[in-house]
Amino acid sequence: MDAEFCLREKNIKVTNSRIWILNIIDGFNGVFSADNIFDRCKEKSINIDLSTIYRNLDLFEEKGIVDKFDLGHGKYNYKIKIDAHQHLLECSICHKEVIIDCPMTQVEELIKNKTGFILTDHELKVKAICGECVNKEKK
Amino acid sequence: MDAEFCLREKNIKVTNSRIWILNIIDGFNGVFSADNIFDRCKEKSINIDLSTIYRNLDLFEEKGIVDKFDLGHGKYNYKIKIDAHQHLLECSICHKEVIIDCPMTQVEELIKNKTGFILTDHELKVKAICGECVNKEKK
DNA sequence: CTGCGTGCAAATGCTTTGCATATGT
DNA sequence: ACATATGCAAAGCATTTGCACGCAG
Repeated sequence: MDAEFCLREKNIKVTNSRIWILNIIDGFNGVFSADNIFDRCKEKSINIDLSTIYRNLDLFEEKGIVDKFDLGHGKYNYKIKIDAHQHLLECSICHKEVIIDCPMTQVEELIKNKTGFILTDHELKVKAICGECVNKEKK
Repeated sequence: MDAEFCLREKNIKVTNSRIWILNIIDGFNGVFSADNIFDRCKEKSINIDLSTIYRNLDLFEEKGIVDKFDLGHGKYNYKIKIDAHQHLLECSICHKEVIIDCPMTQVEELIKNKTGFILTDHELKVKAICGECVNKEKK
Protein backbone atom coordinates (compact mmCIF):
# COMPACT_ATOMS: atom_id res chain seq x y z
CA MET A 1 0.00 0.00 0.00
CA ASP A 2 1.33 3.40 -0.88
CA ALA A 3 0.25 5.50 2.06
CA GLU A 4 1.03 8.78 0.44
CA PHE A 5 -0.99 7.96 -2.64
CA CYS A 6 -3.85 6.73 -0.52
CA LEU A 7 -3.94 10.05 1.31
CA ARG A 8 -3.77 12.23 -1.77
CA GLU A 9 -6.43 10.19 -3.44
CA LYS A 10 -8.81 11.03 -0.63
CA ASN A 11 -7.79 14.67 -0.45
CA ILE A 12 -6.18 14.31 2.92
CA LYS A 13 -3.19 16.44 3.69
CA VAL A 14 -0.07 14.29 3.74
CA THR A 15 1.77 14.35 7.05
CA ASN A 16 4.36 12.10 8.60
CA SER A 17 2.00 10.95 11.35
CA ARG A 18 -0.58 9.90 8.81
CA ILE A 19 1.89 7.99 6.71
CA TRP A 20 3.21 6.18 9.77
CA ILE A 21 -0.26 5.37 10.98
CA LEU A 22 -1.32 4.01 7.61
CA ASN A 23 1.77 1.88 7.32
CA ILE A 24 1.35 0.52 10.81
CA ILE A 25 -2.31 -0.23 10.18
CA ASP A 26 -1.34 -2.03 7.03
CA GLY A 27 1.00 -4.21 9.06
CA PHE A 28 -1.82 -5.57 11.18
CA ASN A 29 -3.78 -8.07 9.20
CA GLY A 30 -7.24 -7.37 10.36
CA VAL A 31 -8.61 -5.70 13.40
CA PHE A 32 -6.78 -3.19 15.55
CA SER A 33 -7.47 -0.52 18.15
CA ALA A 34 -6.11 2.95 18.70
CA ASP A 35 -3.66 1.80 21.30
CA ASN A 36 -2.41 -1.06 19.16
CA ILE A 37 -1.16 1.67 16.87
CA PHE A 38 0.17 3.65 19.81
CA ASP A 39 2.10 0.64 21.12
CA ARG A 40 3.58 -0.11 17.76
CA CYS A 41 4.71 3.51 17.53
CA LYS A 42 6.47 3.23 20.83
CA GLU A 43 8.17 0.03 19.72
CA LYS A 44 9.45 1.84 16.69
CA SER A 45 10.33 4.91 18.78
CA ILE A 46 8.04 7.09 16.74
CA ASN A 47 6.51 9.85 18.77
CA ILE A 48 2.84 10.09 17.86
CA ASP A 49 0.32 11.07 20.50
CA LEU A 50 -2.74 8.98 21.18
CA SER A 51 -4.93 11.96 20.48
CA THR A 52 -3.37 12.29 17.05
CA ILE A 53 -4.12 8.66 16.43
CA TYR A 54 -7.74 9.08 17.45
CA ARG A 55 -8.12 12.21 15.36
CA ASN A 56 -6.73 10.47 12.32
CA LEU A 57 -8.72 7.31 12.79
CA ASP A 58 -11.84 9.45 12.86
CA LEU A 59 -10.70 11.16 9.71
CA PHE A 60 -9.91 7.87 8.02
CA GLU A 61 -13.29 6.53 8.93
CA GLU A 62 -14.98 9.60 7.53
CA LYS A 63 -13.01 9.24 4.32
CA GLY A 64 -13.86 5.58 4.01
CA ILE A 65 -10.40 4.20 4.63
CA VAL A 66 -11.27 2.27 7.76
CA ASP A 67 -14.32 0.81 9.42
CA LYS A 68 -15.00 1.54 13.06
CA PHE A 69 -16.96 -0.87 15.19
CA ASP A 70 -17.40 -2.26 18.62
CA LEU A 71 -17.09 -5.79 19.91
CA GLY A 72 -18.56 -5.09 23.30
CA HIS A 73 -15.27 -4.66 25.12
CA GLY A 74 -15.81 -0.99 25.89
CA LYS A 75 -13.52 0.27 23.18
CA TYR A 76 -13.50 0.74 19.46
CA ASN A 77 -11.86 -1.45 16.94
CA TYR A 78 -10.95 -0.56 13.42
CA LYS A 79 -10.24 -2.42 10.24
CA ILE A 80 -9.03 -1.36 6.83
CA LYS A 81 -11.87 -1.26 4.37
CA ILE A 82 -11.18 -3.71 1.62
CA ASP A 83 -13.69 -5.02 -0.85
CA ALA A 84 -16.10 -2.48 0.49
CA HIS A 85 -19.15 -3.38 -1.48
CA GLN A 86 -22.46 -1.70 -0.92
CA HIS A 87 -26.06 -2.67 -0.62
CA LEU A 88 -29.12 -1.09 -2.09
CA LEU A 89 -31.97 -0.55 0.32
CA GLU A 90 -35.35 0.03 -1.21
CA CYS A 91 -38.43 1.14 0.68
CA SER A 92 -41.13 -1.48 0.21
CA ILE A 93 -43.77 1.21 0.17
CA CYS A 94 -42.55 4.31 -1.68
CA HIS A 95 -39.63 2.61 -3.42
CA LYS A 96 -37.19 5.29 -2.40
CA GLU A 97 -33.66 3.94 -2.44
CA VAL A 98 -30.54 4.44 -0.36
CA ILE A 99 -27.12 2.90 -0.69
CA ILE A 100 -25.30 1.71 2.38
CA ASP A 101 -21.89 0.26 2.96
CA CYS A 102 -22.15 -3.44 3.55
CA PRO A 103 -23.04 -3.82 7.21
CA MET A 104 -21.56 -7.28 7.51
CA THR A 105 -18.07 -6.16 8.49
CA GLN A 106 -19.08 -5.71 12.06
CA VAL A 107 -21.07 -8.91 12.04
CA GLU A 108 -18.04 -10.77 10.77
CA GLU A 109 -15.91 -9.46 13.58
CA LEU A 110 -18.55 -10.16 16.15
CA ILE A 111 -18.87 -13.74 15.02
CA LYS A 112 -15.13 -14.22 14.84
CA ASN A 113 -14.92 -12.88 18.35
CA LYS A 114 -17.65 -15.06 19.78
CA THR A 115 -17.16 -18.33 17.94
CA GLY A 116 -13.78 -18.23 16.24
CA PHE A 117 -15.48 -18.77 12.89
CA ILE A 118 -14.30 -16.68 9.98
CA LEU A 119 -16.95 -15.66 7.51
CA THR A 120 -15.77 -16.26 3.99
CA ASP A 121 -18.84 -15.26 2.07
CA HIS A 122 -22.30 -13.92 2.65
CA GLU A 123 -25.51 -13.27 0.88
CA LEU A 124 -27.81 -10.75 2.46
CA LYS A 125 -31.26 -9.76 1.36
CA VAL A 126 -33.28 -7.27 3.34
CA LYS A 127 -36.69 -5.72 3.16
CA ALA A 128 -37.09 -2.27 4.60
CA ILE A 129 -39.41 0.69 4.99
CA CYS A 130 -38.12 4.24 4.99
CA GLY A 131 -38.67 6.53 7.97
CA GLU A 132 -41.30 8.67 6.29
CA CYS A 133 -43.44 5.74 5.32
CA VAL A 134 -43.19 4.38 8.83
CA ASN A 135 -44.50 7.69 10.12
CA LYS A 136 -47.35 7.77 7.60
CA GLU A 137 -48.33 4.28 8.66
CA LYS A 138 -48.62 5.36 12.25
CA LYS A 139 -51.25 8.00 11.50
CA MET B 1 -45.09 -8.61 30.13
CA ASP B 2 -45.04 -10.18 33.57
CA ALA B 3 -41.69 -9.13 34.92
CA GLU B 4 -41.74 -11.48 37.86
CA PHE B 5 -42.51 -14.47 35.70
CA CYS B 6 -39.83 -13.48 33.23
CA LEU B 7 -37.26 -13.42 36.02
CA ARG B 8 -38.25 -16.73 37.58
CA GLU B 9 -38.26 -18.37 34.19
CA LYS B 10 -34.61 -17.45 33.74
CA ASN B 11 -33.64 -18.38 37.30
CA ILE B 12 -32.95 -14.83 38.31
CA LYS B 13 -33.60 -13.83 41.87
CA VAL B 14 -36.65 -11.59 42.01
CA THR B 15 -35.97 -8.14 43.45
CA ASN B 16 -37.82 -4.87 43.32
CA SER B 17 -35.12 -3.19 41.27
CA ARG B 18 -35.26 -5.90 38.67
CA ILE B 19 -39.01 -5.75 38.38
CA TRP B 20 -38.91 -1.97 38.00
CA ILE B 21 -36.19 -2.12 35.43
CA LEU B 22 -38.00 -4.73 33.37
CA ASN B 23 -41.22 -2.77 33.46
CA ILE B 24 -39.48 0.42 32.46
CA ILE B 25 -37.67 -1.31 29.64
CA ASP B 26 -40.94 -2.71 28.47
CA GLY B 27 -42.30 0.82 28.31
CA PHE B 28 -39.73 1.90 25.75
CA ASN B 29 -40.60 0.52 22.38
CA GLY B 30 -37.24 -0.28 21.02
CA VAL B 31 -33.80 0.88 21.86
CA PHE B 32 -32.71 2.35 25.18
CA SER B 33 -29.59 3.08 27.17
CA ALA B 34 -28.70 2.62 30.82
CA ASP B 35 -29.35 6.24 31.61
CA ASN B 36 -32.70 6.23 29.82
CA ILE B 37 -33.72 3.78 32.52
CA PHE B 38 -32.06 5.89 35.18
CA ASP B 39 -33.93 9.01 34.05
CA ARG B 40 -37.23 7.22 33.98
CA CYS B 41 -36.57 6.01 37.52
CA LYS B 42 -35.97 9.56 38.67
CA GLU B 43 -39.19 10.69 37.00
CA LYS B 44 -41.03 8.05 38.90
CA SER B 45 -39.09 8.82 42.08
CA ILE B 46 -37.77 5.31 42.27
CA ASN B 47 -34.36 5.14 43.82
CA ILE B 48 -32.25 2.77 41.76
CA ASP B 49 -28.58 3.41 41.32
CA LEU B 50 -26.98 3.54 37.90
CA SER B 51 -24.56 0.82 38.93
CA THR B 52 -27.49 -1.42 39.75
CA ILE B 53 -28.92 -0.73 36.34
CA TYR B 54 -25.67 -1.62 34.65
CA ARG B 55 -25.27 -4.74 36.72
CA ASN B 56 -28.73 -5.88 35.84
CA LEU B 57 -28.46 -5.03 32.17
CA ASP B 58 -25.37 -7.19 32.06
CA LEU B 59 -27.25 -9.95 33.78
CA PHE B 60 -30.20 -9.62 31.43
CA GLU B 61 -27.90 -9.75 28.45
CA GLU B 62 -26.24 -12.87 29.79
CA LYS B 63 -29.63 -14.47 30.33
CA GLY B 64 -30.81 -13.57 26.86
CA ILE B 65 -33.42 -11.03 27.87
CA VAL B 66 -31.81 -8.09 26.11
CA ASP B 67 -29.36 -7.43 23.31
CA LYS B 68 -26.47 -5.07 23.87
CA PHE B 69 -24.94 -3.20 20.99
CA ASP B 70 -23.20 -0.05 19.95
CA LEU B 71 -24.17 2.58 17.43
CA GLY B 72 -20.88 4.40 17.49
CA HIS B 73 -21.93 7.09 19.94
CA GLY B 74 -19.56 5.99 22.65
CA LYS B 75 -22.16 4.27 24.73
CA TYR B 76 -24.12 1.08 24.76
CA ASN B 77 -27.67 0.62 23.71
CA TYR B 78 -29.96 -2.20 24.61
CA LYS B 79 -33.09 -3.72 23.20
CA ILE B 80 -35.44 -6.38 24.43
CA LYS B 81 -34.87 -9.63 22.61
CA ILE B 82 -37.99 -10.55 20.77
CA ASP B 83 -38.25 -13.10 18.02
CA ALA B 84 -34.70 -14.09 18.80
CA HIS B 85 -34.11 -16.61 16.08
CA GLN B 86 -30.77 -18.25 15.60
CA HIS B 87 -28.48 -19.12 12.76
CA LEU B 88 -26.51 -22.26 12.13
CA LEU B 89 -22.90 -21.74 11.15
CA GLU B 90 -21.17 -24.67 9.52
CA CYS B 91 -17.47 -24.87 8.82
CA SER B 92 -16.99 -25.36 5.09
CA ILE B 93 -14.02 -27.61 5.75
CA CYS B 94 -14.62 -29.82 8.78
CA HIS B 95 -18.39 -29.31 8.94
CA LYS B 96 -18.35 -28.51 12.62
CA GLU B 97 -21.40 -26.49 13.55
CA VAL B 98 -22.16 -23.69 15.97
CA ILE B 99 -25.38 -21.89 16.67
CA ILE B 100 -25.39 -18.13 17.06
CA ASP B 101 -28.07 -15.65 17.89
CA CYS B 102 -29.13 -13.77 14.81
CA PRO B 103 -26.55 -11.05 14.37
CA MET B 104 -28.88 -8.77 12.46
CA THR B 105 -30.23 -6.91 15.49
CA GLN B 106 -27.27 -4.63 15.59
CA VAL B 107 -27.29 -4.22 11.85
CA GLU B 108 -30.92 -3.21 11.99
CA GLU B 109 -30.20 -0.55 14.55
CA LEU B 110 -27.17 0.69 12.70
CA ILE B 111 -29.14 1.08 9.50
CA LYS B 112 -32.05 2.71 11.27
CA ASN B 113 -29.60 5.10 12.83
CA LYS B 114 -27.80 5.99 9.62
CA THR B 115 -30.59 6.01 7.08
CA GLY B 116 -33.89 6.02 8.92
CA PHE B 117 -34.87 2.81 7.19
CA ILE B 118 -36.48 0.11 9.28
CA LEU B 119 -35.64 -3.45 8.33
CA THR B 120 -38.74 -5.55 8.15
CA ASP B 121 -37.28 -8.80 6.97
CA HIS B 122 -33.96 -10.34 6.13
CA GLU B 123 -32.47 -13.40 4.62
CA LEU B 124 -28.89 -14.14 5.49
CA LYS B 125 -26.68 -16.89 4.16
CA VAL B 126 -23.10 -17.14 5.23
CA LYS B 127 -20.15 -19.37 4.52
CA ALA B 128 -17.59 -19.77 7.22
CA ILE B 129 -14.49 -21.62 8.33
CA CYS B 130 -13.86 -22.51 11.95
CA GLY B 131 -10.79 -21.25 13.78
CA GLU B 132 -9.03 -24.61 13.84
CA CYS B 133 -9.36 -25.13 10.12
CA VAL B 134 -8.09 -21.61 9.52
CA ASN B 135 -5.00 -22.47 11.56
CA LYS B 136 -4.45 -25.76 9.74
CA GLU B 137 -4.63 -23.93 6.43
CA LYS B 138 -1.90 -21.57 7.50
CA LYS B 139 0.62 -24.39 8.00
C1' DC C 1 -29.53 -17.47 58.40
C1' DT C 2 -26.70 -16.74 54.50
C1' DG C 3 -25.51 -15.28 50.25
C1' DC C 4 -26.71 -12.35 46.82
C1' DG C 5 -28.29 -7.60 45.53
C1' DT C 6 -27.93 -2.70 46.15
C1' DG C 7 -26.63 2.22 47.11
C1' DC C 8 -22.99 5.17 47.49
C1' DA C 9 -18.64 7.03 46.41
C1' DA C 10 -14.62 6.54 44.16
C1' DA C 11 -11.91 4.66 40.52
C1' DT C 12 -11.08 3.21 35.76
C1' DG C 13 -10.23 3.48 31.02
C1' DC C 14 -11.20 4.98 26.51
C1' DT C 15 -11.81 9.00 24.01
C1' DT C 16 -12.07 14.01 23.39
C1' DT C 17 -10.69 18.81 23.84
C1' DG C 18 -8.09 23.38 24.53
C1' DC C 19 -4.21 25.53 23.56
C1' DA C 20 0.41 26.76 22.01
C1' DT C 21 3.60 25.22 18.70
C1' DA C 22 5.12 22.89 14.47
C1' DT C 23 4.35 21.46 9.81
C1' DG C 24 2.69 20.99 5.00
C1' DT C 25 1.22 23.28 0.61
C1' DA D 1 2.25 33.06 4.86
C1' DC D 2 -1.65 30.53 6.50
C1' DA D 3 -4.42 27.02 7.62
C1' DT D 4 -4.26 22.74 9.43
C1' DA D 5 -2.04 19.06 12.24
C1' DT D 6 0.18 17.74 16.39
C1' DG D 7 1.88 17.08 21.29
C1' DC D 8 0.84 17.70 25.82
C1' DA D 9 -1.98 18.01 29.70
C1' DA D 10 -6.35 18.07 31.34
C1' DA D 11 -11.15 17.13 30.98
C1' DG D 12 -15.22 14.20 29.91
C1' DC D 13 -18.15 10.48 30.17
C1' DA D 14 -19.91 5.87 30.24
C1' DT D 15 -19.07 2.02 32.82
C1' DT D 16 -17.05 -0.63 36.68
C1' DT D 17 -15.65 -1.69 41.34
C1' DG D 18 -15.09 -1.95 46.60
C1' DC D 19 -17.45 -1.96 50.51
C1' DA D 20 -20.95 -1.95 54.10
C1' DC D 21 -25.64 -2.69 54.59
C1' DG D 22 -30.24 -4.69 53.25
C1' DC D 23 -33.22 -8.07 51.51
C1' DA D 24 -34.96 -12.47 49.26
C1' DG D 25 -35.24 -17.35 49.64
